[in-house]
Amino acid sequence: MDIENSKAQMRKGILEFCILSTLSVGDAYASDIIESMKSSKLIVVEGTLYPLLTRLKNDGFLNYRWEESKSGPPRKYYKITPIGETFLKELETTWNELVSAVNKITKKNN
Amino acid sequence: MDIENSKAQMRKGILEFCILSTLSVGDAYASDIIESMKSSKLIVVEGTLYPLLTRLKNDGFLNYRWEESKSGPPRKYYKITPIGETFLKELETTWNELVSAVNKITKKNN
DNA sequence: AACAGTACCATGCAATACAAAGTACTATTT
DNA sequence: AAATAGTACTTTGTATTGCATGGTACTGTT
Repeated sequence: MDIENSKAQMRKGILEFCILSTLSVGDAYASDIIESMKSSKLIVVEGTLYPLLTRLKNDGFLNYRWEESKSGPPRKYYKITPIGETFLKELETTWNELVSAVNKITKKNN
Repeated sequence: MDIENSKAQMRKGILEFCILSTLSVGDAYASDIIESMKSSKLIVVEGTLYPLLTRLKNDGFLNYRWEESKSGPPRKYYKITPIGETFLKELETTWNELVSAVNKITKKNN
């Protein structure tokens, strides 16, 4: 049980929340999302992101369209669906409750 | 992918943080910890807590002593070790960074 | 002595993030 | 046009975690 592993474990379950949030601002393809997260100090790699996008799509939270690129193969641009927006709101609530609970527990020393 | 599962996944990795935090305030045995968490709206069950305590003890972050009880079998009172305190500080940093990153990503709509 | 209550422990499962390797398409270089 | 580099997407296997479930052991009461 080292700190690196703990970091990884703490991230569990928040990525779908972050992905939906990012897409609720505007459509994007995988590399856009990775860049967006990286700029907020949340590193995600392809092997993590692609399966997640597929799962979110299969659950109806996202859909996608192919779009040509000037500098490489075509890209899958993902778009959040109305059902995805609803789910996102629930995730927000869950996240806020969790942060609130953790703060309550860990700030008792003050 | 339902909301209940997402809730469960978001909790992953924060329990050890909460346990160490709770014990840094004062020694406690399992039921104390469960009560403490429950009062902060973070439900933990025995099947989760006991293995976690054992793992934290095996890693040197906790130790315990047996203590008699007036109303039942003896209890294992856990105490955080100096190494545990150090690890707790690292977990605090990790948690704060994570919350900060998620906020940055999910509050872009404002 | 039998029972209920409390406390601790062990086993098996589902879900996730990630590493690693692979496939496919495009543009550039030779 | 063939080979190469770069971009984008996909698949497979692994370690870790939270939890449900069932079980063990000890105490006090009836």
